[in-house]
Amino acid sequence: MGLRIIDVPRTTARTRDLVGPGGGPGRSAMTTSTPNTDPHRYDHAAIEKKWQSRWAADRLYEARDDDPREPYYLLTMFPYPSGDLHIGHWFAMVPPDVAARYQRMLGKNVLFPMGFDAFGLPAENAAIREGARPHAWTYANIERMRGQLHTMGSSFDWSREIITADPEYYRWTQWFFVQLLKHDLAYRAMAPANWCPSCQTVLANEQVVRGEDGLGRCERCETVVETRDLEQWFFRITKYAEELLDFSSIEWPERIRTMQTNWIGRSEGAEIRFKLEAAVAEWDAITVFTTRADTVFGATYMVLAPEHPLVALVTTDDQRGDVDAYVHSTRMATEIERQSTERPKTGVATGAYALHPFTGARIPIWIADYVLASYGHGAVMGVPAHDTRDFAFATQYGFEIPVVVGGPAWDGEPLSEAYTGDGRLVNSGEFEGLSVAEGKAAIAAALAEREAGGVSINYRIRDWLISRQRYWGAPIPVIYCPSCGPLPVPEDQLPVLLPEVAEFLPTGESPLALNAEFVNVPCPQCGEPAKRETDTLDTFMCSSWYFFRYPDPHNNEAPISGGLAKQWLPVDQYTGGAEHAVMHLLYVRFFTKACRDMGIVPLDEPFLRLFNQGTMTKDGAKMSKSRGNVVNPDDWVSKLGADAVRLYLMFLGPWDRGGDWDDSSIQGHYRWLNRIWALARLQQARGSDAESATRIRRLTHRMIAKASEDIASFRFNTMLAAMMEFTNALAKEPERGAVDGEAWDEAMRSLVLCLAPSAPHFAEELWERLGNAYSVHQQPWPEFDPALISAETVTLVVQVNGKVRAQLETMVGLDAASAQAVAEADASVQRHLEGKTLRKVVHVPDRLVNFVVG
RNA sequence: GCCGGAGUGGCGGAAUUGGUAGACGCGACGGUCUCAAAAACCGUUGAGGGGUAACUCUCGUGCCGGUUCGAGUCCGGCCUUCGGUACCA
Repeated sequence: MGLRIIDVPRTTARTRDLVGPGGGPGRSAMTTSTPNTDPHRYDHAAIEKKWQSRWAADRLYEARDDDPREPYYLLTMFPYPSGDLHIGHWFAMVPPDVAARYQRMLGKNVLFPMGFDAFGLPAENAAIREGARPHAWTYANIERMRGQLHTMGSSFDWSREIITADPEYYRWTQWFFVQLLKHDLAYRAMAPANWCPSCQTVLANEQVVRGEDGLGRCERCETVVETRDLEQWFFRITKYAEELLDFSSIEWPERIRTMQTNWIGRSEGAEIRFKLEAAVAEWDAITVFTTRADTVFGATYMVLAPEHPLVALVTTDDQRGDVDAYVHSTRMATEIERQSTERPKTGVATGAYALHPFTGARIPIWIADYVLASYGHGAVMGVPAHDTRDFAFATQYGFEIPVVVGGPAWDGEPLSEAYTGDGRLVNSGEFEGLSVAEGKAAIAAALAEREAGGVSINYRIRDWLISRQRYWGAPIPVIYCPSCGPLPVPEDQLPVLLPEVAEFLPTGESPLALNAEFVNVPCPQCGEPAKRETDTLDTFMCSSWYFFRYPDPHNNEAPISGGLAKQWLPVDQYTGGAEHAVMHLLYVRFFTKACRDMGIVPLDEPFLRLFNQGTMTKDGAKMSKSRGNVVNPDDWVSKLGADAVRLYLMFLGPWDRGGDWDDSSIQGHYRWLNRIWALARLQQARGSDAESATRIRRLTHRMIAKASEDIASFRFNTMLAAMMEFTNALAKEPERGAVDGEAWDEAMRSLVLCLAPSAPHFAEELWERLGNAYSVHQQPWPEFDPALISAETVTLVVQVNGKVRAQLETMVGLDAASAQAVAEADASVQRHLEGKTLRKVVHVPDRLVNFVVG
């Protein structure tokens, strides 16, 4: 037994000198700990404080632009500075931190920045509630969270920190707006907009989520949204709809790709113009979009959305009363009841008629709220026989239901429900007998020929509404001049500073509108008195380009220089929650493509790889302030250390599945670290023992292989399990007899290296105590010897009729005959074979032998 | 309704993709140390049955069926649950 416990000096003098007097950035979260004398515990408080200071002093994690090594840009979604870093932030940020540390050990020049998404409603609401100033409130929170991020032991490069509410930052947010405006990618339009009565502002479509009751609700406050007609600024994201469907150059989770694809909602079909019997104003026809042009001969009525501009024009005097009442009632009911798919169809006739493009038949024009103004042309042709909604409507109002597609089972009788399947066209003039697919093509072609329509592609996605009637955001840099019209603020006058205002109470108009000093400004073109835009930009715009800025955060000439863009972009790995699938993650892609086309950055996609972590819950419920179940890790950090909390979060399960916070198992990780600590204090008599060396080295290299594989694919839980297993096996070595000194040292060193990304403070301390040079975080990731991970013996499982009857240690590579012989020799196996007829033997090399007997 | 993901011990979760189900951790139980407790360490721990014993048998991955020598894994049909989406013409 060649092991004894020796005492290694706690801290070297050199290190102690580098820990500054104040103790560095550990800040208030650290409790003062009594000197640790327990031999079974390591002093996490002292160690974590010490190394955090040292790393900061040494700027260990700052990425340098002139570093010749391969760049690797790893980004995790930056937080909103809500005030406290809770366990959800840890759950989101620890794994990317581990990944960043791992990539550094692989020899990459890693850019792993952090910042704050600092504009937004909570600051303003806090101001209204508590009388705080949004600016002061936000920046105090940032200060606090920055400190908490330090206690996590994160390796963010703080020299590149960005805060979206800094004028140096939003100057460029505004600049991007001006560029989009100049390239006709931003426009102002009167349009029905989603209005959140609680936030007192408009919302983009993406920011309206469907509540459990099926109603459209504000993504932030869950208030049911209303529709209002307002003049607002939009970005032309629809121009990029087609390109946004192409994910071929990026590795993103299927789930997110599907959600974006569905959101964009590409639909192939045809446009059909139905001439009005009597033209009104500039309208001589109603255009509809349909995916079923093949059924055009079955159209027996047309429906306009109640909001359709033609409604007021075509309605006959007879019908005006009913139509006005219906339009009024839809307006009142707005989204609330219209969202329900269950309720019966309603509608009224306008009294006007359209003409069928092929038969010339008179077709009544109705309005009904099942037709949405925002989709297609806000008008449909009613084909009751082959559309379930039209069938319901036609049944309700007594329209004819002529069959124009005969399915294989159709007997020529009237239908009892809509038939939407394949079949042959009937009652369809010259197109008789064609299949559905042939009919679609032939009819679209015929329509084009008659200039009555043709092939068309429609998208569900709408342009991105970016105006907000709120204070705490970047002012939209536009000036309205009575004679020159709306003009962008000249670039040399950016940023348009957000003034301190006294009144934040939302009135439906931006609080900035009350500030005369802000509003009144000379026209940049003619110099006459003009007025500033008083709305602010959607904060999703701030986060649409923030990843451009980290590579070049202090550039005063441009948002990012061409050289640095080329060096660092795109982001190699992005991580964050899936809740941003069709908001942030779609906007960023649009923004990147728009910037490419404006010649600002040379890239098609912002993020090459995306990984979405799951949600961290508490007692099965989402954590939220309103539920009062938000877990703050600070207590655990002071009790057991940041490293133990990090390990706990990583060990919970697969990262993308989330996990439930249950603090009962955290101390198991602390226990594990202490066991490693104890193992490291064992110092063997320097000796060599070939048998022990082989055994230890095999264990070591197998552990490295497993850890390498798992960390690279974000499988942190199984990586740690492999390392724990290794620790257990290593701890048993001394009991087995002589221990090989060199192999033991290699084992300890490898364990510490593999642990370094996950438990950075602990590993750094142990690395030093094992006599190695600072810093463990600058060491190469250990490599494994493939020769050592292949086993020399395997467990051969012997089954009889599929049931395990023996497990035999055998040499690797036995052939079928020898394996069978070995298996048959086993007593237990023999007992089960006795008196039976052997029908078949299945042999899987180095795995199993199965005797099939009858 | 439609599109995805997931159902494995008391709990969180493993399982090389068809080859020993339950790795690793938590908890629990028993023991060592202690005046005692905590901590730490050692052992046991899917359920049930048989044996003084070393041992041994049966069942077992949401449910029902199937394919296969062999199924947590593949196929068919359900159930539950979590996301997403919903009159999109």
